[in-house]
Amino acid sequence: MYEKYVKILKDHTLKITSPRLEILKYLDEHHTHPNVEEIYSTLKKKYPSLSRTTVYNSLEILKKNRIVQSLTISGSELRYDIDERLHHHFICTHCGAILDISISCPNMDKTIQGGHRVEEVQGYFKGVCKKCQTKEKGMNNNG
Amino acid sequence: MYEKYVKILKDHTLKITSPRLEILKYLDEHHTHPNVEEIYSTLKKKYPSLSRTTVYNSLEILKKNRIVQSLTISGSELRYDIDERLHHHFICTHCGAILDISISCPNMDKTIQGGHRVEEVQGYFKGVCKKCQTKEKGMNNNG
DNA sequence: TTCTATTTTGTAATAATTACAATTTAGTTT
DNA sequence: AAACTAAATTGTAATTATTACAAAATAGAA
Repeated sequence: MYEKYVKILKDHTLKITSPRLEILKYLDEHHTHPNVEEIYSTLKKKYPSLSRTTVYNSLEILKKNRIVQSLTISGSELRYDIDERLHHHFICTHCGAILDISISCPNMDKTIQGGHRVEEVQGYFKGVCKKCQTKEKGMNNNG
Repeated sequence: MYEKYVKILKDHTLKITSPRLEILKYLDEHHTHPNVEEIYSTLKKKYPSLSRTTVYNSLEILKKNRIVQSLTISGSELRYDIDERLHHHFICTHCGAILDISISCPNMDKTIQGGHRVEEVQGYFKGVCKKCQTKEKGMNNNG
């Protein structure tokens, strides 16, 4: 059940610990780009000794090893994602949902720009998602 | 001296106030993508009655009017910029500097993606800037 | 089984931002 | 020019996300 995550940690010569396995599993099963609080409060139920600081620490070490990535898209908190093939993100300013945007962009290949060494590329799109637009329409029709 | 900023505010039917004029002038003269604290502490010297909350409020209203834009690139604080023609940003993980990146990208035109209404596009590049790379080399040579 | 560096844990601190109520003021009306 | 009012400014007090730190626990090596 956790073999997949054990392997990921082993491949990066990281120690196999419960918090790390649980966090990896959570991110792998929930591609909603959760924040620390969501990860913490969900896992805390199954694993009561879990500490919030451990979630912060674990995510940090997973990030350093490029296993997960953090998104600064919301502006108030970091959101986390299993680091898959390069893709961009859309955040809905109405409901807060963060959605994957799979478009190609010539700049996504981390090309060096003006002598700067680019190690990470993030494309953020902000607006109103399809669902929330539908809700808006409904509200107008009723009013 | 402030005519330019008075005009900007008038064009958006915003009240002409000292904090707004000072903040606009500061952003226009410092394209370093400052955070609230930098804007506040600098302006506080010339304008001692200025409140930090006012800086937050003013930036918020300037942002709503699309006069300035906020960047979530740093992950710990918002950085502000006079909203010029669309461009991207690079942040140096060594020195923290945020630099403009003027590259074209087919996705920058706020095209609707999968039915979502896109109102804002931000391209963030993270890595080590040219200057810091030079410093790194110097340090290795000396060590 | 022992050992040790690493990790986890909990609490306390820090930093950015927001809430809110009182005071002031820009711009309008008289 | 004086009065008026909605909006803006101000200061303080919360709130929220994150980091610092030290003690206890533990993974993996010896």
